[in-house]
Amino acid sequence: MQLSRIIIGDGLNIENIVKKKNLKLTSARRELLEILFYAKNPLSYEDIKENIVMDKATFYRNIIKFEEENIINSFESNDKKRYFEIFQQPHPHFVCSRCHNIECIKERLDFNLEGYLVENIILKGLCKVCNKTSI
Amino acid sequence: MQLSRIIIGDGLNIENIVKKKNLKLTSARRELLEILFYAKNPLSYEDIKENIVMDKATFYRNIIKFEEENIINSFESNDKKRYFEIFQQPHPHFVCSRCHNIECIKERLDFNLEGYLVENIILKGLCKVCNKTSI
DNA sequence: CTCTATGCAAAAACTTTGCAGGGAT
DNA sequence: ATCCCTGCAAAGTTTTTGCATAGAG
Repeated sequence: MQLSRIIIGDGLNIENIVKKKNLKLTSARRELLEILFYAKNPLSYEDIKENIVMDKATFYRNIIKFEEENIINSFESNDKKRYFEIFQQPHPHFVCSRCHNIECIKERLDFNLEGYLVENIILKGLCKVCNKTSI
Repeated sequence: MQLSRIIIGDGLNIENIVKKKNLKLTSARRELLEILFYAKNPLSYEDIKENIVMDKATFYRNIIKFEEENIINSFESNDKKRYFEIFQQPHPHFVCSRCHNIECIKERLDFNLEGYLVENIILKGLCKVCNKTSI
């Protein structure tokens, strides 16, 4: 799993984020957040495990806590795994039902749903590559 | 779980759909498809179990088969359960992270993603009710 | 009659919980 | 020093698999 930097504005860093939520900054949390910060696309537990040493209980407990605090965001792919990312400006994710790749979509989708608060958008179907090569 | 009829055009019925895919029409399959046909919103395994007698292995095997054949569609809610519905014209689903309700959205969302084939749209966030009563 | 689908039981995969010890503030 | 966090092990959930039998075409 290749990690590549994403740009988070507002001088946000791990210390700030964790402190703002009154959570203790442990090395497990730092590790987990670093991996998510530097990921280009959402990561599954398996992806993360490759780069991390913490116990799975700690992993899931932190995931739950971070989601409660809106530090991260999760959703399910078609491969039935949950994927995690740092909570950002809501943007669409494309999940391919054939190759199971997950892509963050840059193009802005415009729609207004009166009364709802949209926090995450998941599009399922065939990605560019699979769609082109589909029969 | 209240079931209410949805209108499927084109004279589609369970026999046609199953035959078109060269699947055998067993009573388990008829039961499962009937429940999904008459559901107003996507249903979880728990929802379906209430109204069905088949074994869970049969349930999941049929779900897998129906998904392969594009007879049904599934996605995950925030309560970590999978929800199933008859494959229809792609339309958005709103999944509420607070009350875990799932709603099919009628309003059409317009966007064009060049090259992709969008089969399902899932929006996560706060539904009208929870958004209104949120602090 | 043939081949697929089913039910049961067991296993696998994924996630959560209890508890005692460790670490951040 | 306090209280939150961690690891380990065990338990819960959800989904899949193996196998023998039943049933659709």
